[in-house]
Parts: sequence; C-alpha cells; structure tokens
Amino acid sequence: MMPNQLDSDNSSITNQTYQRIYSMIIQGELKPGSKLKIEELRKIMGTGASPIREALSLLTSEQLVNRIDQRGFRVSHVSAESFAELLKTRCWLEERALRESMASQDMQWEERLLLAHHRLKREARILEETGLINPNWELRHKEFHTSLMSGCGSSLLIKFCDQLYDQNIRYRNAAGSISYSSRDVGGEHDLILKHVLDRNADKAVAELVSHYKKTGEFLALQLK
Amino acid sequence: MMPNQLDSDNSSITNQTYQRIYSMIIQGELKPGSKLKIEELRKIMGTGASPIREALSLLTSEQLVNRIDQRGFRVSHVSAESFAELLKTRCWLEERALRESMASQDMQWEERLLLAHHRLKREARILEETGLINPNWELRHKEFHTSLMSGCGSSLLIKFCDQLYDQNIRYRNAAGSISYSSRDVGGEHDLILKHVLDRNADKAVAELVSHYKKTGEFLALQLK
DNA sequence: AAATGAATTATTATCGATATTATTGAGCTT
DNA sequence: AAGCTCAATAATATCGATAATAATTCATTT
Repeated sequence: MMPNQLDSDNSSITNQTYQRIYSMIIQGELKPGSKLKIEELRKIMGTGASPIREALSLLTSEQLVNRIDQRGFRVSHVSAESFAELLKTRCWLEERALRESMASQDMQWEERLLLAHHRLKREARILEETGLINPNWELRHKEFHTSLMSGCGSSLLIKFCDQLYDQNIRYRNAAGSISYSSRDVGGEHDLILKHVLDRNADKAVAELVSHYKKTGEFLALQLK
Repeated sequence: MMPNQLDSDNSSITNQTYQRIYSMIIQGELKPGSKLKIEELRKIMGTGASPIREALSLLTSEQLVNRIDQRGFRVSHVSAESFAELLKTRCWLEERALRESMASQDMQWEERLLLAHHRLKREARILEETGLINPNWELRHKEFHTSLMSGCGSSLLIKFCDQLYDQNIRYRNAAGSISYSSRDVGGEHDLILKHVLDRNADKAVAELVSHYKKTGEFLALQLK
C-alpha cells in the first residue's frame, strides 16, 4: 500500500528501494511494460541486488510489477481493457464497502469521513505556480476515498480497495491532468458526503460510482 | 495463488522454495504466528538465503506471511476475529463474482462449471485408508469454487477470491476434518449448480453464502 | 526484588562474486 | 529469404561471507 514517506531514511535499504520504485511506477517514470533490470536499478539506487529483488517481489503483491520465473521483473502493463476491468472492479468493491460502512451506523466513521472531506477541500488540486497536481491534494484525496470504506469492518476489503486505488493513480498520471479539468470534482465529493450524512445509501453509492465512471470515460478516451 | 505442483523440479529454487513454504503454511506445518527464521529455513531447504527471502516476500502478497522491517518474517496469525472477517469478505466478493458470472450469460462458463462439478463429485473427500482429506478432492473443490467466479469478467476480483480461498484452507486444516463430517457438503454443491443452471441468481447466491456460513459456524466453534 | 545498562549472542539485511539460464546474432542450410 | 544451430553475450538467480540490527543475558545499582 501507500508507503510511508516519513521514515524513508532510517528504514532498511529494501524498504527505501521499495518506496522509490513504487513511486517511480505510480508516477510513470518507469514505463508500463518496461523491463526492470536488476543491474540497472542497482546502479540507480546504489545498492546490491538483494534489496532490489526483494523490493520487486514485494511490489508484485500490489500488481504493479510482474515476475516471470527465470526472466525477471517488468512493470505491469496498462491497456484500455485492463483499465475497464480495474474501474469495474473498483465500483463493485467500493459499493460493497460503502454500503457496509453506512450500515454499521458508526459515529466515529462518519466523523472521520467529515474530517477527511474538510481536509481535502482545503487543498487546491493544481498548484498555481507549477501547474502540476498538488501532492497534498493527492494524499488527501486518497484519504477521503479510503475513509469512505474504512467503516466496512473488513481490513481485507479495505486493503483490496487500496490496491486498486494505487493502480488507478497510474492511469490518472499517464493521462495527465486532463481527466479532471472540465469537471467539478469538488462538487462530486460534496455530494457523496451529503448523501452519506443523509444516510441515503443508494444515492451515496450512485454518486460514488458515477464519480468513478466520469473519470473513467475521460481516461478511456486518452488510452484511445 | 495455488502453486503448480507439476513443474516444481525444473523451476527456479525461489519458486520451489515458495511452493514448499506455501504448502507448509496451508497445511499448518508452520504454525500461525511462528517466526520464519532464515537460517532455519535455509537448512531445511538446503539453499542460500536469497531464495528464502524472496519466496517469503512473495508470500507476503498472499497475506500468508507478514514482514516486519528489520525483524524478519512470521506466519500470519489466525484468530476467531480474523476468521469472521475472512468469511464475511469472501461472501461479499463471491456473491458479486457469481452474480456477474451469471449475468454474463456465458455458455462456456456454464459448461466449465458443470465439468468442474462433475470432477468434484468423482472424488471422495476422505480417503478410506488414511482417514485424511483426499488431496485430489481439495484440488477439485477449489476448481469448482473458482469456476463459479471465473465468468465475472474481472481477473482482479478472481485473484482476490483466490487469495481468500487459500487463507480459508488454513482455517479448515487447523480445525481438522470435523467441520464437514456431519454435513452433506456434496448436496450443497449440487444445489449451487442447480440454481446456476436454472439461472436463478438469488437462490444460487443464497445457497453459496449459506454453504460458507455453515462451514464458518463449525470453524468458529473450533477456534473457541 | 525491580530496574538499568553494558556485553554477548542471535538474527536479519546486505554485498560482491559466481553459476545458471535466457537472448542475440552470425554463419550455415534448404 | 526464411528457418535452424551454435557460439557469444547479457541477464537472472543463487551462494557464501560480512555488516547492521535486534534480542538476550547478567552483573550492577537503587
């Protein structure tokens, strides 16, 4: 899942390597489908082969890396089909997670969500100066979406959703910031929150799913 | 996922190691929560440390092993709570997968399922001679359950379900064969198939879920 | 006796070198 | 030219040794 940026120094070389490769893949620095040569990475990271291999093995869980016996590792490739599959699967799992969260009637969960929403609103999505996506927004956005599911009562399901979220970021970054530009993404988040607080599960789910599908349509176009 | 038993010889040492440790965990030979010391495993497997570490890193994806930075690997532990969570999550995901499979109206899928069911029926669950679970039954049983979901159109979801299935086997083996003894498990499988072929999704799902919940109640008792 | 902390031991993490296996390409055959 | 074989090359997988870190022991102090 999302590596913790804070303790990147004192942690093991394997962990540091893991985190660096993780973000290089998410950011699209390492191209989908490209070969991850141990020797090359070894030079870039300035380590031995073991931490590299171990980090890549760990990244296999996240489905960001594929390992083929005796012929090494590669960045898992992207395609319009696998994006469609990803989107579909996310909708299925997150619908379930959101419904369960809402059914639990957990006050603390509602409060966590409200807070996450507030923090997200406070961040601008695009930085004025650079025109790039604000990394804080990215963080808060993930936290908001994670909060929606965090009350479902299954850490397994939360983990799966988290994995899918990370896979999705890769597609977003690949497509650039276009996918959001013409939309009122903030308004969509507001609506989701509103329906949750109104305890209207059907509407909340419908809004969440439409939120994903809208982004999906843009991205699908980008992928030709 | 389920390692392929056939090519265990000519594959890499890492893969062989992976498979051996995998089944040792599933079979309960390596106790939940126990420490996986590299040096010990090294001696048992007769290899260097690298394949061991890499295999353990791969098993982390399956959630069968936990890795804690700087203090090694351990078999992930079992508990009544995490079993309940596992069971719940399996029901959620498999319901979705089964509904989607059925909605797809895929002839080939139905035929695969019928075949898997037939092959399962042909195997006895318990071997007369030894009184142990027939490994062929175990294999066919997994294939039958996998078939149910294989038409859902999302390899991601199938993989998740597969992971959860493997985690579940561990609980079954821990509890011994008691969990099934007093039940007509074969009949439950027949009913699931019947409802699928009747194209009655609600009944099929209900039967599948009740199939899991029945096993779950037995296991939950075993776990005290 | 409980708590502290330095010294010892055990274990993990990492490196550098080598064995093993895949890939490439040049020369040969049809 | 397309296909095949076999050497040359490149990459992966693995080993054995060592450095870094955690866990344990045991004497010392309160």
